[in-house]
Amino acid sequence: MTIHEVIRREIHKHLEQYGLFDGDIEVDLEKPRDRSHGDLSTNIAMVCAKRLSRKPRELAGELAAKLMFDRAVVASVEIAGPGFINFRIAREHQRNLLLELWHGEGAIEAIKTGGGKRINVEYISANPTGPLNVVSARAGAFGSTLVRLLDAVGYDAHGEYYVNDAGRQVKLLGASLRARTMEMLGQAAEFPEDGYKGRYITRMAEELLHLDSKAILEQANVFNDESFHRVTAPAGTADDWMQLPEEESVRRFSKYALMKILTWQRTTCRRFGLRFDTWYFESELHETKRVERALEQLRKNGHVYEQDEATWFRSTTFGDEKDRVIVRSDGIPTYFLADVAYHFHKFQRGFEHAIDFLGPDHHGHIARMEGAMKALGVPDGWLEVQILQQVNFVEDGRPMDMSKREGQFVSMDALCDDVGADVAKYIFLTRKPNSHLDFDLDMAREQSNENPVYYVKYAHARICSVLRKAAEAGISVEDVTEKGLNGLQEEPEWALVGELIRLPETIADAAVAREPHRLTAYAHEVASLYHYFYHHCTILGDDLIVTMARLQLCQATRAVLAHVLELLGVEAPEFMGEKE
RNA sequence: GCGCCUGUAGCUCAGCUGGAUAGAGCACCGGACUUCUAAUCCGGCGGUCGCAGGUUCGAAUCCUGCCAGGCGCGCCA
Repeated sequence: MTIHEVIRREIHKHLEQYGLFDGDIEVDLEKPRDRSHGDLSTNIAMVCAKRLSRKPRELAGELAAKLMFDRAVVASVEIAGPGFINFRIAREHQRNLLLELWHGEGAIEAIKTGGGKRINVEYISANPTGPLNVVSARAGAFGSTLVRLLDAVGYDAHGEYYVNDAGRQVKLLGASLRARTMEMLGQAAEFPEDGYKGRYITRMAEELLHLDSKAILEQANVFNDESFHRVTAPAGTADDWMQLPEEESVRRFSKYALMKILTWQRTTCRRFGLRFDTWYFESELHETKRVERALEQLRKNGHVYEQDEATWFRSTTFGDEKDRVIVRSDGIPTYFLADVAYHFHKFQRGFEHAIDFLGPDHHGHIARMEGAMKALGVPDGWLEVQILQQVNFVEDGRPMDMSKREGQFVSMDALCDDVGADVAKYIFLTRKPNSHLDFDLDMAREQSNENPVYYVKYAHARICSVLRKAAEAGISVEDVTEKGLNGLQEEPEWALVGELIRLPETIADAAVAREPHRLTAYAHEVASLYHYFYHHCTILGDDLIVTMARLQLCQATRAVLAHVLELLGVEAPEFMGEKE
């Protein structure tokens, strides 16, 4: 039984004397903002005051006097302010919680309520038509952290990348590359309208002209894992491809460009610390006839009709504002239908829940997709859509155009070059998903050395340094023990302990709310309390008992920081060089 | 016009699901290294929480209406 439950139960017991029963009224316990108000606080007296026609503070005093606790768990009960009842957790109990945490028992186990349920988290879905941009960076930071959070609370989370390689854009990409290549050879080439004008295409063409057929084939060798079995190199050389009839020629160039860009995208993801369990290719949906089968299923369930030579999904049945075309009048299925097939396949693959991360420009898709899932018999609530607001990049005081087609966008790689992956991730992860973020690149560059992430990293490195120093002096502290923690006496020490034991609930809250930014806030708080402790308490002192106690506290703090940083996908360094 | 999101310190953002004196980082000012790493610590400056009503013991937080900004409302993806 957690301390929250102990306190709640005791309060409920006494509330019954006032005719208020469990289920009738809820006892909220929260951590007071001001530490001097104790460790936990409830407003129950104020909530009940009116119903009982009593003065809140008087009722609080009366109730508080009746509460009986094991002094080894709840050390004190006080009333304060307009009628709060504040509780102080006994140090002995805090110590026990920290020991449990250290051993990976207790609350950190109790939050694993997922029951091994398989959850699919699709957090990047991109056209393979250019380098990944910073929109994917934010999604990547969020998604990868959410996957780790879900695992931490007992789910079997699965990170997925959806490659939109089937549409017209890939053809357009190939045509763009072909045109650039021909231009380079001085041949007349018409650059496609709406083609991709980015410089990366020109550079790709340049490189391509220097490759013989063997070198081209070898480029595909980087894709040796199962997810990428579909990505292969086209046979021949650029010269060969240009001799072919246009359609086939474009196809070769597309195949090549796709391979190159996926190589970049995957490299970028790795650099950013993103690991995907699956890269799912849209083209596979078409080849395996899943798109057709999804259509048949929808039709069978009576949600499809023909009009104006097109095929429509009656999404209005499910609350969408209008019906949607799923097969165009030219016979080509829409992107939406493929997406329906994709999500249906996710369901068929055995995921009990699916989370999609979408940009705000796609929020209109939610209703129709949810409708389609319902139409296919997928349970309500199976699909969860998280909207991640747009990031506006600002440089020289003005917002940057993010159009990929025009080739002017901030790439994820450029972001890593500028500020580093850890800094970028941390900045994204201090914001909640709904925030419309203005990312000032100039400031980020300047601050990259003066950033909150270093505050946390430094705390970790500092602990490692102290532990090294202790080892040099012949004091080695590997474990955290009951006896050791009993040597803690000072207020800064216990403030730190009090924060460390909040790790499990912080993880659970962040996972449930899908709000990874709670982790960065927590990490900052722990780091802050450690720095405070460090300055007020000499760790390596003359009193061996105190020294041992403080070293153990260091060990525990280091473990907590490392744990949180790992969840955030940020490196926890053992050394930190001098700044500048 | 309709829908989604947002509006908190000079800037970028938190505010733990309605609590006590609204916080952090950056910027600015002033202190602390002969010491376990000063990428730190201590102090200061700075806010009609967009505006106006409402709900109640209590509102940055919930409701309504305005104002401002972002995004969306294709047989594009």
